[in-house]
Amino acid sequence: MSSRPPEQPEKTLDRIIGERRDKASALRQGGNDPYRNDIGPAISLADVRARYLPTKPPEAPPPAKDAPKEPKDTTITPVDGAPMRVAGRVMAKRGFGKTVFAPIRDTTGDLQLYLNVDTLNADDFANILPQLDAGDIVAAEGPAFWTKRGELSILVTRLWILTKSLRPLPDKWHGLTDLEQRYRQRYVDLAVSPDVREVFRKRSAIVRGIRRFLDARQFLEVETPMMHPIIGGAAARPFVTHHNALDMKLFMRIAPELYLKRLVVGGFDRVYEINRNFRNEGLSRQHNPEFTMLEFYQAYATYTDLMDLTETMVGELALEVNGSTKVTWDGVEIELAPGWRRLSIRDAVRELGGIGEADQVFTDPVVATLVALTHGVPAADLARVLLAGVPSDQASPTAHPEATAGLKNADKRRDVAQAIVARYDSPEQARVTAGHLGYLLFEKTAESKLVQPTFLTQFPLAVSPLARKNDQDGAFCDRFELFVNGKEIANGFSELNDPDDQRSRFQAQLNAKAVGADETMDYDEDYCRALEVGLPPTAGEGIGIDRLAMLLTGAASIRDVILFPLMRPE
RNA sequence: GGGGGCAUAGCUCAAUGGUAGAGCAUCGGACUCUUAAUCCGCUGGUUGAAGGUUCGAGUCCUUCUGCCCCCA
Repeated sequence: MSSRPPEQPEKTLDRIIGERRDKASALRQGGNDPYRNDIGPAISLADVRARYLPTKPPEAPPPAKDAPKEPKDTTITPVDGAPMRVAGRVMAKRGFGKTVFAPIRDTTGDLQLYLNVDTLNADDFANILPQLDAGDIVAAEGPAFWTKRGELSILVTRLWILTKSLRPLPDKWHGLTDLEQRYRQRYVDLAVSPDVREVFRKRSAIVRGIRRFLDARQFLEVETPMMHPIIGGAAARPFVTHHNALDMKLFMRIAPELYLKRLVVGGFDRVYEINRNFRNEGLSRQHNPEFTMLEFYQAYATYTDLMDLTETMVGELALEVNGSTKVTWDGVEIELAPGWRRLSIRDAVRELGGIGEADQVFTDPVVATLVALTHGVPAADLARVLLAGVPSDQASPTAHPEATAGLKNADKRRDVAQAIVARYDSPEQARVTAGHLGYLLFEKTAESKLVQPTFLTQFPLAVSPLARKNDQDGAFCDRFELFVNGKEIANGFSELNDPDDQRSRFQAQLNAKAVGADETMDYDEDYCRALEVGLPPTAGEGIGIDRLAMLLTGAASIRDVILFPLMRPE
């Protein structure tokens, strides 16, 4: 039967595929297309279970291991004799000579097929069953019955192989454990691992729940460009592409923010978009270059309104998806019931970072530098931030390592820091630098300690080029970020709608870019024109859907909630 | 970008520098209530790739590729 010469040794996989191809040929010769599309299921496996669950007979005690074998009783009594047709992938094939058990799986669940010489159509028993392998997609017809072991099964009278599978499924007990294979061959991972299917069902439910939540509050879902002529809306490096017909450079969007706010200018008071962003950055457990972001904007609202909205929404989603506001994420128990802590970034640095000079580090770059060094922040990081404030014509190419070396010397630190700051062309620049340094200190000393959901508020202006200044202290913005288990989940703020202020913020971005900063925005003149038309007082927020899905499914890696995470080619 | 770890049969994993193995799957046989079925038997390998050390390399060294973790 085999068409392959035995003297040619084959790899196991090649041999298995060859054998399965032979079975497909045998099916064809018997007039059965191994890839037919004329038989469908009439009822899902979950529906079969639901229909017959009430008829489940009382549990029979399992026979003792050394008990004498029961006399053979081959009679089978269907529950009601009603035949039904089901379809799914064969997950295993257990043969007993004249009987075969074959559990199958469809999108709703698993159910066992019972294929017996006395009840299965004789042609099917002779011609189809021998060609059947685990992995094949089949349809089967027959009434339901309960086995002696209490397993609901289909007493199959007709069997069709709809799709002949040529490749073996992984070990049914262990499944796929190799992460690389799971990500590259997600189809196999999903086919054999119900818990992986469950994660992505939850992710889908999360997105659906968000839409329902926002729709119910009169938010309008919109779609804005994913290909941008300029960089804007976030601090990140973009992917660059090119439009041939227009001979135009385009950037894959890093955020939809500036387009969504144009829509609020246009009178859509509440808008949201759920779509992909692209950031040209490294990969990690928290980062995939393309990721899904929810952004929403609400006119006549403030950032505190959005904090309220966020904890309500996430709390509801947790209940909807998990039935509980408690979730264990990466081994840490998180309570998501609303009423989350709200903590200013200065208080976070003081309380969690243990930095007594918390107020000064956001205003005085020299103090911030000295504090940072005593808290273990690398001198190179500090030098980079400090030198970003030096006008480009004065920042020599060698300044960076020299500054780093100077900052490493405990006796010279203050002098070096003061010397650098003295070269700033304005007092304003000192504030900007201090803002960056304070934020750096937060990241290094406090961020990882925000375990239970916490809104971090009052961000330095320097790191918030699109947020509204705080009315009491113009060095800070009415902005928050949501942290859970040390990870940023959301970012929101009262929107800056003063066009002149916005123009100066864009100009500051250009200045930073001119001295080497690579994660900056372009000057968006049209956006300023829109602000001149008038953006109503508005608050906006972005929530990382992938991270939210991680939180609500307990996933440690973003790759576990992205169906096809980016991989190098095999 | 730097550091560490991993890569062996289709799957899950073994193998002091000394004959590459097991379980499952496949294939053949037995078996009419199994569910990680059981029992008997047989297959199946360029040990990620390329060099090197050695009488001898899955194992030691170098480079490369891919993946994972930590740091930036």
